[in-house]
Amino acid sequence: MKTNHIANNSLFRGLPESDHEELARIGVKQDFLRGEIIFHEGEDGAGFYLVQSGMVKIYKISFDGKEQILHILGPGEPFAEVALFAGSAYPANAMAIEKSSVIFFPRQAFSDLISTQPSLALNMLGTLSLRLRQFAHMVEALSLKEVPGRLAAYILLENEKHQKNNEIKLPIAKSQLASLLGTIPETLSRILAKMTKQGLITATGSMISILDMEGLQDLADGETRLS
Amino acid sequence: MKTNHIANNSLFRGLPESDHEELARIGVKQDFLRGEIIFHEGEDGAGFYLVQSGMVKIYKISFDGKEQILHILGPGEPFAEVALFAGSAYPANAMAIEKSSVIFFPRQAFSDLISTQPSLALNMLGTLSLRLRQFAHMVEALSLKEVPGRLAAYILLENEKHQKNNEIKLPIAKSQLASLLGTIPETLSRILAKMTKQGLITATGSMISILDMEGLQDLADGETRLS
DNA sequence: CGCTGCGTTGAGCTTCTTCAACGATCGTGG
DNA sequence: CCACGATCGTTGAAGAAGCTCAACGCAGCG
Repeated sequence: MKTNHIANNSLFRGLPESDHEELARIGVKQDFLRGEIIFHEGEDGAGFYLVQSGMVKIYKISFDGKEQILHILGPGEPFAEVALFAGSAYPANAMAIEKSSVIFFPRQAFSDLISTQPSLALNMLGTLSLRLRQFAHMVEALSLKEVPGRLAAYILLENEKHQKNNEIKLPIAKSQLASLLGTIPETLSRILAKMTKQGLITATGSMISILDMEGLQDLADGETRLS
Repeated sequence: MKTNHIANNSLFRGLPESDHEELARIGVKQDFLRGEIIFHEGEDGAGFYLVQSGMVKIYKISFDGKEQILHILGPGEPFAEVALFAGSAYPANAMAIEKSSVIFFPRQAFSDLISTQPSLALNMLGTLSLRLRQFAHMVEALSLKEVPGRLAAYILLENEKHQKNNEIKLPIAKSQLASLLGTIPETLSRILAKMTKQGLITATGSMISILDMEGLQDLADGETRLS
């Protein structure tokens, strides 16, 4: 049921039931297969989206074809909200990285609702602020830390999120992770190998076990090199 | 007059006069000398700011002391709005890079106002979205482009902003610019020298003249190397 | 006049990317 | 059910880009 997905979302929390129904009414479910494009950078932003199931990546492509992932979004997370408020064009590309369902909210209908519902506007301010904070963190990471540091930070973050006795399963392919960390698969592979050799982690397939939490922490803080 | 600065701001545009007065009432003017800290990362965010005059930088510092500038803000631009909505701690440092006056809006008073004024909330959504878009651009630039490309993009952007027959005056010190571009002064200096030698620009002090617009454009797009 | 901050230049080195080849895995069609 | 191809991941060698460290010139200012 679409209404459920809408009610259980931080964006829409605290809104009256009538608004949830209204939202469910204006939202359109769309399905995408792995690899399908949801929208391209520069396209006219006709509205914004909410991930219902699956996984979506937001990314940019440079002239020479290298990709940088800006976000990876899972169920319950909204994307392309920016197109609603700042200009009309989508600022990046969106692709389903696995079979996914998303709910599309057309611009006009939604923005009508928002301008009469302060609490909805406040919720959106909250999510946008959070997004902004993540970006600030990302800029910092990209410019200040070397790749091993970024990877260490990622591993620790992922570990915090799921808390399963210091063992994490990468939610995305390694090549995708490389792009998220602002590097390329080869480099990522080498660094994983190095970390393993130094006894920081063990990596088999998409499972990573943390052996030396402190060592990783030092890397993430830039106190240590992975010589 | 404080009210003027408030009225002429995109954040507050379209609000009734009474709100402008209300804002002027809750806003507190603060003055800072060049180099003075406005707030530190991690400090409890008691409110947000608006630059009245001067110039403010938002930046992060890594463990080993390297700084990355996230924003440079001039008159009329707000900062630290994020602290209002997402958590209470400031996510970065703020410093006046020249003698500056800012208006400080305490958290509670402002957020009371916002929750009853949809148009104010909408304006804030607009500026936050814009900020997000800039960040997306920055992440792209940092990860995809090499330093010459970033510098070229910066020069062209600055030129667009002021449009003075292809001649720009750097608004910030070169060491600051280096940090903004995610590099260090030495590298910036070398690249400026290279660009000059290749006939793309001439640089004397803080003045830069553009000689080969196309060449710069190609660099910014990553189509060219500065061998 | 000397100090301090900023910018520049050089040399050496680390890190990352590029290019190429190869191995593993998985889904599909024969 | 096997074989094939595609995608993904790994590894090696070579090169480029940027960083560190160090020295120096220059300007502004007390």
